[in-house]
Amino acid sequence: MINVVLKDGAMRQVPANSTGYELAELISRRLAKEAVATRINGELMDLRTILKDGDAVELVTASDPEALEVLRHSAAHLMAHAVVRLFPGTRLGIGPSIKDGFYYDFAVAEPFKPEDLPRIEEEMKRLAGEKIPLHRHEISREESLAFFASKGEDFKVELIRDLPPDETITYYDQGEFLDLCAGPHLLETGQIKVFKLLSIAGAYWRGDEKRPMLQRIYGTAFFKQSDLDAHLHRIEEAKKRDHRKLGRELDLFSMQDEAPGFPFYHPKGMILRNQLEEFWRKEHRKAGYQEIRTPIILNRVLWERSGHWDHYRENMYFTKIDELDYAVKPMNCPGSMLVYRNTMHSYKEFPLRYCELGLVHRHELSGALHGMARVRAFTQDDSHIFITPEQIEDEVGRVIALVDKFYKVFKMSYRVELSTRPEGAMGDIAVWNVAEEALENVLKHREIDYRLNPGDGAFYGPKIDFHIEDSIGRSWQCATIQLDFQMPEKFDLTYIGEDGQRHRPVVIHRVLYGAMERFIAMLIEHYAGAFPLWLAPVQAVILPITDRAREYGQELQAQLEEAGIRTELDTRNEKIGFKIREAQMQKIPYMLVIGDKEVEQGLVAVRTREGGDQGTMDPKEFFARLKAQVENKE
RNA sequence: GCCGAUGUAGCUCAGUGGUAGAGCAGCUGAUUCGUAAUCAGCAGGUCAGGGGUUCAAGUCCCCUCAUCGGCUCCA
Repeated sequence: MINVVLKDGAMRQVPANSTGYELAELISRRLAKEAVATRINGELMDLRTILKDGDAVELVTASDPEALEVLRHSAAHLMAHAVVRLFPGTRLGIGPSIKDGFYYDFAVAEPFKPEDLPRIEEEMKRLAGEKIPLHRHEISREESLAFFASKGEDFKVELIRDLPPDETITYYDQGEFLDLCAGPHLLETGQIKVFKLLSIAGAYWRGDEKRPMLQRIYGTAFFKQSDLDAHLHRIEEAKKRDHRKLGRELDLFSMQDEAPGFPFYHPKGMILRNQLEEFWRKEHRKAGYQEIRTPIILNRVLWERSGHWDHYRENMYFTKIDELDYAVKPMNCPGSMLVYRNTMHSYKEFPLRYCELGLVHRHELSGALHGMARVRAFTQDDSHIFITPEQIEDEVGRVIALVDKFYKVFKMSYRVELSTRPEGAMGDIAVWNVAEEALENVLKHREIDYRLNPGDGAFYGPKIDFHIEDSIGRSWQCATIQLDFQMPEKFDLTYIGEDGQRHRPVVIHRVLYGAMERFIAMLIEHYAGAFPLWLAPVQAVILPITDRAREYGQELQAQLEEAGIRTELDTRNEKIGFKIREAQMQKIPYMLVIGDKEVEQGLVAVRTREGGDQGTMDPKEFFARLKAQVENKE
């Protein structure tokens, strides 16, 4: 007999060589049925793993979030098993469990067709019905290489080669299907009951466009049918929030075949954008920024100097003026540098904060374009802050606080990443290390949770990125703070220090919204088109019930516009229910229904987007309420 | 850019080789109505663009363009 420690701290005696599953059986039949995996000394393992004396053992059941990962990982294997059966000669890539599901990458002679998915699902169901047990095996590096090489599984061979030398190599079998895998897995395929294959996509081997393209199948799996149904329902609901759909329905913007990736703002989209910009200007004045504007087209020589010519050329657009080469700016920084260099500067001016709503153009891959979220022309709410090296931490901290202030106004949550030196970066590695350390320090001192994103920095410096998720969980970089020692060097920027000598400033590049276009996309999805009053393109609509209320409606509209409320008057010859329905679908915050009673009494019947009929109110009182709400950005 | 899918009226979609359709939106008229769709009529199309096969192409083939999903989650 051996002793193991359970989750609640209790000691439990079990026969030697017991597995987690056997332990579960000892505790209760129900637990044995519900157990998915064991956590042994903190590590997630198979239920078949043999327990050792003194192990801390926790039985992981379906209610544990990690259980889903195990299930989905096993579901990926089940899918691969089915694919290999249906499409002999298929070679395997990788098949992990991911957020909301799983995928598996396959090298196949012919790409999968949508009709293949139901066939594969059928085969998976058949294999699940066979309740095939999964077994883990350890294998030596040589054996595993020889084995997978003999089967022509060159992707697996590459994976094994890349494993650290001391790594234990394991594979799993389920019937005739073998796969290199670290596990853990379920006991047998019959435990995979609720799953669905969702989509097919091409995916480069290891995400590298120079490597072969594999065929990826995405799917998802759950323990309960109701969970899968809920998940599919959520996906449907999320599609309704898609900014591309709402942008059209609410008439905010459009994309045209004549200008792929270059958005067209419609009047209502423009109101939204102008509100964001107005708020931005006000906050920037308060925070000590000075607004500038620099040209969109600048001479090639400038871009050679800034390093963009060498590091960013593929993403730039070019033109000729009087036989000279010019480039359309992909970034605002060089322009800002020229403004700085135009006059002498003293340390007393620092931090010197220029800000600019700068329209930039970047050639993005055609396949990467995505509504307003990834476009080829966008306005960055940019800023270039000139500081002394000593001011770095303090000023980066101020910018982080400003980012947070902005995102709180919209009640948007974000994830922070620290992106470090990319390949082919400009400048000295030692300088990079200093810059990366400085950013890391700020994050640590402010106790901000962040994820490291190695190699994803700008070519001139490391950055702190703020990511926002869209309606279907895709993550988009919005705000970013970048530290730059390179541009000041390239542009020979100086300031006069306390000692009367010339010194080199440090530059912080930063955006808060990121790009107006992308931020608007995120806002639309965040609010599902139902903007708070201060942003709503139409804030109130007056709905006369009959023509008799028309004149009163016009008076009201004049008064509302006078009070600064964006108002429409719907005088169409339609029934009130119809007008309300349309206003509701346009997600207009306030509807003012006026009929004979209101005209007579000089009142308005207020209906809100969220709360329905609110009863009648004095117009003055209503105006005050709206003004207060706009003021508070509620 | 690459892999796959899609492209028919402003929008959502039907139309599997034989005379281009529906609903909504639009326009016109009637209706003057109390909190999410009043009724009737009219108009609306180079079936993304180009080329080909065929007696005949929205439909089959090829090219181009655009859009959508994916190409980050490491056995």
